[in-house]
Amino acid sequence: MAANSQFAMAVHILTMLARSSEGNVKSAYIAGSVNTNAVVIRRLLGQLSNANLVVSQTGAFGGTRLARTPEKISLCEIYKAVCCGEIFALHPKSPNQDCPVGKNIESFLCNLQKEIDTTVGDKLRQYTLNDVIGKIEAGYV
Amino acid sequence: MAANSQFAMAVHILTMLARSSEGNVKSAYIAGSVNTNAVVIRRLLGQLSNANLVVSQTGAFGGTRLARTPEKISLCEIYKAVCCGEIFALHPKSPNQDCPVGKNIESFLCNLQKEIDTTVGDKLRQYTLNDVIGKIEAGYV
DNA sequence: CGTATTTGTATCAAAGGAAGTTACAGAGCA
DNA sequence: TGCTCTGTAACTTCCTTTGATACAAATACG
Repeated sequence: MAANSQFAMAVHILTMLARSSEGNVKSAYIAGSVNTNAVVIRRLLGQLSNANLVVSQTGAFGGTRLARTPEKISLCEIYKAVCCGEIFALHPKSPNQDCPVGKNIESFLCNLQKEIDTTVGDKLRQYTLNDVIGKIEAGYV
Repeated sequence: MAANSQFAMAVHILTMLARSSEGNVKSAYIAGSVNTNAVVIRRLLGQLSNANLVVSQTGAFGGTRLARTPEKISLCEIYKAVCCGEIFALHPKSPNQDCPVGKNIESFLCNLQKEIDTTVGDKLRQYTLNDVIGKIEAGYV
């Protein structure tokens, strides 16, 4: 299926918010940097808001800001906030239950999937939004 | 995301081959267990063959068998053999290069992607096809 | 109070990729 | 020669993600 770039965009969005010292940032402004539609940004901001990573305000002079300082936001939290895909998908159609392999392989793969997800989470927990900003500002190559 | 089930099907296929002591296994037989079309299986077998994990024979009484014993095939090798998706996709459209964040975020994310891929590879290297068979035969739950 | 601005969300269209299917050439055995 | 099986091309179908339009609700300000 189509790969999704929600995590990539979410990191981008939060980096924009983190770098804006002054109050609320508008979705249209972020969309200009991400190079997409403002609605796409607002959809992601909705997920980030549910995860308590950002706070939004409607109305004139509204917009969004970080709910915490950047050093308190890990990439793992961002990863979990947007429903990112798994590293691999399970069988598209349920395998043949009359075959010993078909009967048991799904639960094996499902557990493996979870194990990998934990590993990835641990890795992402090593980085905070602050680290991202540092690299961006250093002209990361 | 990375939402294709090629890795899942590849593990299934190789497990079937590993459990079949006697010679060549036909793609149609594997397809019956995976519950898909034989061509889908043959496509994957092609990738596994390129990675030197299996050997195929055309012609009557042809089929496929493992190129090595199951304890010498790690899940990492399988993962690399099938072009599995990344854990997250980069921006669908290139971000705004006039914005310092837009200009640098892609290379940051790309490096992060590689780092995660390495982490996942390390994790998968811990398991061999033999471990999978063991769990399947134990009636894994 | 009325106007302008911005978010939140619903809905639809467009694009892209994976899986399923059909078809057939080529290989190999009896 | 005839049968069986792989390898591969081509096409369809389905599903997900992204992009786009529209509008109600919220809020600041004169």
